[in-house]
Amino acid sequence: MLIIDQRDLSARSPVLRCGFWERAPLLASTEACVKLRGPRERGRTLRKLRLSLGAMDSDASLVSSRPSSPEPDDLFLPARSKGSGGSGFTGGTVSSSTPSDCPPELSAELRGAMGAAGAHPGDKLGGGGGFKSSSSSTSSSTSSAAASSTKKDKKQMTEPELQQLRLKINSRERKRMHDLNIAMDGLREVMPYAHGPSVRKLSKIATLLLARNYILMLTNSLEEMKRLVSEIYGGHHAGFHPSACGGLAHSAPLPAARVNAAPATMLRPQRPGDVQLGASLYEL
DNA sequence: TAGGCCATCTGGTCCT
DNA sequence: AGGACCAGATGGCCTA
Repeated sequence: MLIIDQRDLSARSPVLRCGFWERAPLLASTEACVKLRGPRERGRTLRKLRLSLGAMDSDASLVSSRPSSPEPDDLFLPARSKGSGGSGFTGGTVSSSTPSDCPPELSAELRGAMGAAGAHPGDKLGGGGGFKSSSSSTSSSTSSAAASSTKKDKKQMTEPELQQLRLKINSRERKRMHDLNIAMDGLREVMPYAHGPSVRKLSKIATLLLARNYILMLTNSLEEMKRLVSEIYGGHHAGFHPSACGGLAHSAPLPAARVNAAPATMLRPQRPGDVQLGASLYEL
């Protein structure tokens, strides 16, 4: 159940070998980690395994990459909150990844057209699942009535129109992801770890987990500060208001050295629901 | 070379 | 209806 291995993170970035990561318990719920790590990596791992075993043919009896296949790892997948959302999980009607069961002629045509013209200046040509022989494409043929009605409308569109629509949607999605990455970079900037050209930047998952950690630590720090203040003033200082310290969490980030000097009491898991990511990681 | 991380495409679903 | 959001799929790049 070990998802994030601090040793792995530390190995990737020398900066992470000391300081905050070493001391702070990386708190995260197991569910969140399963979700964040997700089936993608597992699926990729399995695919790579199959590739290495030369088992990419139709023999999926041993290890199947089909989302609907009862892979042992899938047992850890949280149930999707949205009905039959997503792709490939609806009734096991997903196809294999062989080109033969690829999809609707529409997609094939789009492939040809976009492959020839180049989808977008910024596109990674050939990359991505762009022109995949996807399970989702197949599953779309069994989609809901609402979706089918939309498809009816789309079927009435001409090829260039569909192509334009696809490009537009793709562009929007790219922009959305870029914005997300910008926000992620902004989060990295305020994280208490060394920044620099020679330092590998935190991965997204590491950034999120570190951010959570950091917030918890600051919260605890604030609580402790309030407790100390109340002890010092013996409760006479009614004028003291938590908001006086509240700005702390929103002010400039603590320097790494300062964070690293935080009392150990602030670095332990603080909530019952918190799960340390593997005892092997954070045995302090 | 395996595994981790990422960008991108894509279809489905939800929301305004 | 259109856009936002989500998650699966896929291939590229990088590192140990």
